[in-house]
This record gives sequence, C-alpha cells and structure tokens, in this order.
Amino acid sequence: MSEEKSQNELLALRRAKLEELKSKGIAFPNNYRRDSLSHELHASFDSLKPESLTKKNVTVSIAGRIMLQRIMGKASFITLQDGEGKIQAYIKSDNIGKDAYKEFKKWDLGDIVGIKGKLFKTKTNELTVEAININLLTKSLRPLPEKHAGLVDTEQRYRKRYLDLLTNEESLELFKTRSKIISEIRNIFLEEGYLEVETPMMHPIPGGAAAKPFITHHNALDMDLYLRIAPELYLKRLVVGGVEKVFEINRNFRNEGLSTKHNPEFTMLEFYTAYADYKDQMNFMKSLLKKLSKRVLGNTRIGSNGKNIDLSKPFDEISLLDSIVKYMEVEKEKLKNRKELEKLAKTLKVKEINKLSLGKLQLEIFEKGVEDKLEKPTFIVDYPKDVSPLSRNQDHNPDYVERFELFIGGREIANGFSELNDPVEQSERFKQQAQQKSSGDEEAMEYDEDYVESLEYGLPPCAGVGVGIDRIVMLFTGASSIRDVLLFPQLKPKGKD
RNA sequence: GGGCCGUUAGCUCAGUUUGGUAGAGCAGUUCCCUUUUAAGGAAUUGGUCCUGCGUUCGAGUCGCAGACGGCCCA
Repeated sequence: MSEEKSQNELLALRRAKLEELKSKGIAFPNNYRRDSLSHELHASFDSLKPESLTKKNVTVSIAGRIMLQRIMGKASFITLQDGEGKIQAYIKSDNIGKDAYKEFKKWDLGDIVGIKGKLFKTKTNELTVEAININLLTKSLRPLPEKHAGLVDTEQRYRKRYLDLLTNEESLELFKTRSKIISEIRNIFLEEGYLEVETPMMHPIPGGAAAKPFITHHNALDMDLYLRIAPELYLKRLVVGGVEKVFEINRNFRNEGLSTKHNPEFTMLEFYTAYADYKDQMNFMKSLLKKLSKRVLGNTRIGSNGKNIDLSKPFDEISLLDSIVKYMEVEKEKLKNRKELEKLAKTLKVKEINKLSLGKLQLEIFEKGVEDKLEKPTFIVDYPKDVSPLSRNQDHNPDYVERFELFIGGREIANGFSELNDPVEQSERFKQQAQQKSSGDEEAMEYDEDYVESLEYGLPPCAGVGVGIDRIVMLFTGASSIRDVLLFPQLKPKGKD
C-alpha cells in the first residue's frame, strides 16, 4: 500500500511506458552496438565545412542518455550524452517513418537510446547525427535533476553520486583527474623501479600509526581483526625480505570523526626505499609532486585559492620548534620548559594536557597553532622521539628523530622518516607505547612481536613516506572538502526516501 | 562535542521579517510546430512545507525537542 502511494504521477507514467515496451517484448534490449563516441566525432568532424561533411556521407552509430530534447511536430533534435561528452541527433519523421516517430515522441529525458544515422551540420554549424533508425535501449523510470542547474543539493550530490556525475560535468572531470593522479603516481614509481604490492587490510595487531582502529571479527578463526590504520609494518617486512623499493596505494581505516579533512576510509600511498634516509625522501617528494602536477595538470600551479602555490619554487624547511617560534611568536627556550608549554597548550584548548609527554605537547601546539598557516610547501623537521616510535634517532641528538612532514595549503600531505632498524631500540619503543596505551592513550601503538622479530633478521637502512592521496587530489583540483574528492563519502544513514 | 545556517512539487528556488486558502521556472500531461539548441507558443497536472510536540480561532511562518546536511570552532 505504501509502495503504491509513494509512486507519484511522474513515476507511474514512465512505468506504464515500460510495461508497454515489455508487452511488445522490446524492453531492455542488448543487441545494439555503437561504433562512435561523441568526443571522437567532434574531434574528427567539427572543423569540416558542412558541404564537405555531407559529401563524405559518414554513417555512425551512437548511444547515450537523452539530456535535452527539442520536439517539433514532425522533426526533433535531442542531445545525447555518452561517457565522454554530448552530441546532437536529428530525428525526422520523413526518415524513420510515421510510426517510429510516434514512438519516439514517447521517449523521456533520461532514457538511454541508440541512434544510427548520417553526420551533417545544422545551419548554426553544429555536428549532428540525422537518424536513419532509432532504438530505445533503457527506459528511465525516474526524472533527472533539473537540466540547467543540475543536482545542486550537497547532500544529494554525495548520496546519489550517479546523478551528480550525470548532470555536473565538473564532478565527472574531478574524478577523472583523481584517476589520472593515481595512475601517474603509479607510473612514476614503476619508472623508478619500485615494486607495487598489496598487504593485508585485516590486521591481528593494529599498527604503523597513532589512530583508533575499526574492529571486525573472523568467524572461522573466532578472532577479532582490525581494519588497517597503516600498511607500514608490513611494507617494512617486505624490505627485510629484499624488496628494496616498494610501494602500495590502498585504503586505510581510522575510527575517528568526520570532517572536511577526514573520512573514516581514505587512500594512502606508502613507499620505502632501502639505502636512503629522510633527506633523500624529501628530495624525492619534491620531484614527485612537481612531476605529477606537470603530467596531470600540465603545469605546477595548484591550490584552492586561485592556484597560488607553485610547486616549481623551492619548498621551505623549518624545524618543528622553530616553526612554533616563527608563527606563534614565542621564545624558543619556553618550548623546552614543561610549564611554559602547558600554558601555551591551554590557550590553544589542548585537552588532557597533564597526560601528554613533552614531545606530544609540542606536537599538539604545532598542530593547533601552526599547521593551517603553512600555505606554501613546507617541510617540518626535527620531531621529538616520543611521538615517532618507528623513526630512527638523529645521530647527534637522540631525543629527536630523522623525520619530516610536508604541509601544503595548510594541510598535512606527507609524513616520512628514516626507519628505525635497531630491533632492540624498537622493542623498547613499543614497550613505551604499550605503557602509554594502558595508561589511557587510545592512539598509542601495541607491541608487535612478529615485526620486531623481522627486524632481528636485519632491515637495511631505509626511509619511507606516507602520502595522503585524497589530500593531493584536493590540492590539485581545488576541492575544499575531502567529500568532494571521494565518490561515496561516509555520511550518516538517512531514513528511506 | 559547541556555534551559526539550511531542509517547501521529481529538480532549482521564492514565500518565514509582520501567522490568515501553497507559489515560480524546469521536468510532466494535452494541443500547435520539419534546422532546434536552456527551442518556441497555448493550456494544464503535481505538495508529509524534514519529523514530533506545543502556542493560537488559525502555523510553511512563532516556541521547544529531534533527524539529516553545510560552514566554522573543538
């Protein structure tokens, strides 16, 4: 009953048309084949003069969705959209016959059709297919969003992405750019001799990052597993195994809140290079981003504020503490004094200040007070050891590690370091983490015995980097929310519509 | 988690200030129209005004609570 009620007039009429097609046995055919795509036809014939096009006598078969129609008594124009663009078709009663024209008039916006016909140019010089025969391939039962404005409502664009893609050209373009970014990243690493791998998404011990995991359960093994928060520890096992240059592009899952910067699942690039340190990787990141933007965008200008960032210019480099000194105008000596740090943290509304270690305090202050001011590409270096449990110590200052984070447009883009390959030290660091975890830090790491054992066989000196792909896409496309660069961003479920 | 804003026809939006029979454009339906292109002309259908409770003679409009979304902050 409620189903019958929810069918409004628009849907009912289209359903009736479908029933008629079904009764004739011609609904949902799959024997029509096209031979031409809209953009190819435009590329080949747009520049031709009308007479020479007619003289060529080109017959094509096209297919697509009806996006616009201009219906007249005995002849009509419709605009079809296929995967690459739009093309106009001219349907004339004289050509296809009276009965077929009558059927054609029952077609609706949104129907998917195939048209075979001859190319010609209208008097306004638009390339058009003059139909010889026409086929209704898929009857659309629901009306499309408004034809000029497209789908505007942000929530609907996320929830019904197919309609967004169909009616908003920029949206499809953005996801094509995303695809290009990922495939070019892959190309660059393959060209550099890296091996692409896939490591587990389900981990018995969550590791490789400071984050809360999602928990799932394996029935046959009767054990809980964690959706991975990072692939790091598996990739380094591979370096132990002799894979000296390795990368993975895949999803990570972190059980955190949603924001314009955070989606619970997101795409991460991680790569590891043997016989390299974090400085080498900083140089690599610079050339990677520059190369990538040239290949994807054709230039090196990116950013949401009018492409104001130029990746071909030198990147800044500053230590974590110096960046706080510079952007928050405090004296450096105060940053090494716990009381002063706590005072500063309080003004930034850092939570549970007394629970945080000195390094963690410094990092929190940086994240709240400095991060979003780092508009132009900036490497932050010299991270405290206690916030970097997998990083190698600095040789001359063992309280700090060989680590960098790269910020562009006020957002963290990459995090990399020389890897800690001393198994004894790693074991100690894990113990400290486990201690922090038991005293309430939900994001602290767990002791991973199997990983430590792999280090005992010998991890060559190496350095690795994690790069947030979604954030790269945001930078390259100027998107201000991560939801704009994910096809199906996580949203709260809504009652049935 | 907090603040602000939004939710009205399939879609895009008015209407909320000042409570008094629910509006437009597009889409749909009917008619005219053989080079249109956001085709055009004429007529016309279509509503859980996000949900619930309240105030009131009367609520899309005012109050309270909630849902979902957006932006900002945490």
